[in-house]
Amino acid sequence: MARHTAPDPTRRNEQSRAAILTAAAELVAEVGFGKLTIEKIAARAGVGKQTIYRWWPSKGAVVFDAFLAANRDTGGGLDLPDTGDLAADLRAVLRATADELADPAFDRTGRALTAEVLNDPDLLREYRERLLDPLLEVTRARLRAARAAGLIPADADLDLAVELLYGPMYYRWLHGLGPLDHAYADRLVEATLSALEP
Amino acid sequence: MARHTAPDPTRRNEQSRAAILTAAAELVAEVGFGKLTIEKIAARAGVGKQTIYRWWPSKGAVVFDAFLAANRDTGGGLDLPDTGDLAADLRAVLRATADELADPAFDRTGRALTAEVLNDPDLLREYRERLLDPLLEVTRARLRAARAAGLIPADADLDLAVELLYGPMYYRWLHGLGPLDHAYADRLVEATLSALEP
DNA sequence: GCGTCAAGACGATACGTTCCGTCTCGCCAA
DNA sequence: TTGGCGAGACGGAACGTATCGTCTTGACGC
Repeated sequence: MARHTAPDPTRRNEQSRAAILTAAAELVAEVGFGKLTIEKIAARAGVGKQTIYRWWPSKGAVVFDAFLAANRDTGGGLDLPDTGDLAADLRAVLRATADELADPAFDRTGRALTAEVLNDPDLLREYRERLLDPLLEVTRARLRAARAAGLIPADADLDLAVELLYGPMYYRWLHGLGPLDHAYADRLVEATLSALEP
Repeated sequence: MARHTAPDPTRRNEQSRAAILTAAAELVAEVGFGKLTIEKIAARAGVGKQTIYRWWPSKGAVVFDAFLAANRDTGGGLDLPDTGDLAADLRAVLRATADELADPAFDRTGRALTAEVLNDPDLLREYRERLLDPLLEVTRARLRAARAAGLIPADADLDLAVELLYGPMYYRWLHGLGPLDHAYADRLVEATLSALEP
């Protein structure tokens, strides 16, 4: 029988929570998501299985939270400065994204997370709300400012623009189509800005 | 103990093979990849488990083969005509891709397959060799012809061009960022061709 | 031709193992 | 005193392997 009452968050053990997320992050990088088990996470974290089941609904949710926690530590990269030079600002964020995707440590966890998110609508929604939409929105906001300043056409499609920036890089990353370096990031920015002109 | 000798393909039962692939395709659409089991496939196909384990190394490989078999039936869409009108030809293939991705029946299987491919390097290699690379190459070839005809600049980066065409659509599909209709396909073609100009 | 026979794929299923998700213990802190 | 905690027992599901007996196939001897 499932529990009748929700657990009390104020009594939650922070050490256990952190240990679980750390163990999950380590294990997903070591054995991959498919061979990752709740029991292994509990064992490495020195934690009872029930403590995991009490706070997370699925293995995917644990790994997702671990990913979020790790990304929060690195700042999340959700600041897109406005120096006035639109191309330079976009290059900065695209280069940072490329660096992240090219990092082998990120690669395995990122792929595992992506695979889960694709097949779990709840997880996808949470992924969009907490990671993807904020990233796209700050990018869109930067483009909107440039549009207001007359640097790009007034009728530019900003939704399409952000997809032109991130879509190809994501595509290249997932399929291993080519190197993810700064030159590639720069070319994407150049191509996108060129596409926005009529 | 694992088998020491490879099975003899000439003695393979074609009915069993087809029944397994059909059952796998049906089940992945019904219950999703995560809840799909080899035992369920064997039961529905009216086949012994060992017959599956004899010919496929993993659940992912079975689903992948099922996907390939189904796609071969529909022709695979690997013909990109050259009518002389580059934009029209690209719109045709992008629209067809959008229709496919927007099809709910394709969506679930496609996501399941993508998730598997992302985390299995062997599967990714086979996916690229048998599906992705041929698609990208016919597109690249069409662009190459246009470049030779002087319709696009001589220094156009064709690898980047195909990523600009397919990457954003794939990105939008996986993350559910917006509708995958013909208008979107047309805008992608327009943006890509515009980006190729200096 | 034709009977014989070994090889091997097949459906079926038993087996030990792993992991699932639930539960029930004391233990301990709020 | 309440409720989260570590630990682990529990029944169930699916794993992947190992054999069954059956059936088809191809090689060989006559």
